[in-house]
Amino acid sequence: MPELPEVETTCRGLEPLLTGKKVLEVLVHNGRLRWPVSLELALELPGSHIRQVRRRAKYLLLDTKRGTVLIHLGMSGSLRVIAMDTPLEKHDHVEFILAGGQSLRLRDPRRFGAVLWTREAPEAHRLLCTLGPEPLGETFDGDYLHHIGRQQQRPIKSLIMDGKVVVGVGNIYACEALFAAGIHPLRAAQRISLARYRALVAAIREVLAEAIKAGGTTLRDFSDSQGRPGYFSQQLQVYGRAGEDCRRCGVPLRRRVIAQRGTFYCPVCQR
DNA sequence: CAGTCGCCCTGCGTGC
DNA sequence: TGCACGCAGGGCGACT
Repeated sequence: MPELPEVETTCRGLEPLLTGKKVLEVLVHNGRLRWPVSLELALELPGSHIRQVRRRAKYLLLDTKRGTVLIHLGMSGSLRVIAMDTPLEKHDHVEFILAGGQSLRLRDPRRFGAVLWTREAPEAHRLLCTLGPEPLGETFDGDYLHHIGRQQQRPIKSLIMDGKVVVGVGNIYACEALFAAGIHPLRAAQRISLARYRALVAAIREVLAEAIKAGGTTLRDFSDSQGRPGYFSQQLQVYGRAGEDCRRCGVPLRRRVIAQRGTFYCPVCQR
């Protein structure tokens, strides 16, 4: 489910609801997420105030005086703030009880998500310290990506989905950005010119920014911190449209698997 | 070393 | 209506 725009949408929604709030208690209803939810979280977080809510890659960070909560939504996770007496639903695995009677709940049917607790600077955490630049940040540009890709034989789609190269470009937006840039997803990274890398980076930024504006993409089950869906799915040009006509040239779009992910593209517009 | 692949889960859409 | 099957937005870590 959530790619960067969905996490950003969630982050922006949570920020005013959580900043400055005191956490009274952490209730772990099912701690078997991607990594087990640690006992230390429930022991050390309560009593602290949330100083800041931010995002790094697809991780949400809740900073407190004693440490930081790292939350990853995996494929099916969502977070919302609701009255603490609202009945729990089936996949509400972790909740943070807040002073004032509200609760932050993580729902994650597939349990690919994670809730981690770290006392060190979160940027130094082993899961964050190897991550590449933010796609909407200033250091991510065509020259950077061209430099990284110049000796790599792997398909360009694999390159832009590699979190060590650039974070937050998931399957949907990788497909969409490659279409917008007119680059075939299987093209070897080393066989793309600097000019085309510049176009690709512009496309990645554009697609992500537009998706954030639309509140993310709801394919099945994404909802933001208030439970609202995103509307970017209406703007998708290729993702999920195999067999349908390309909106640019009219030829049927194709689907094939690249690095184990369904990949959608136009065989004419993308070279 | 770069790059591929399996796998952690549940739910939903499709086709018989 | 029921069931089996394939597929799903992520990404670590084992493996070649």
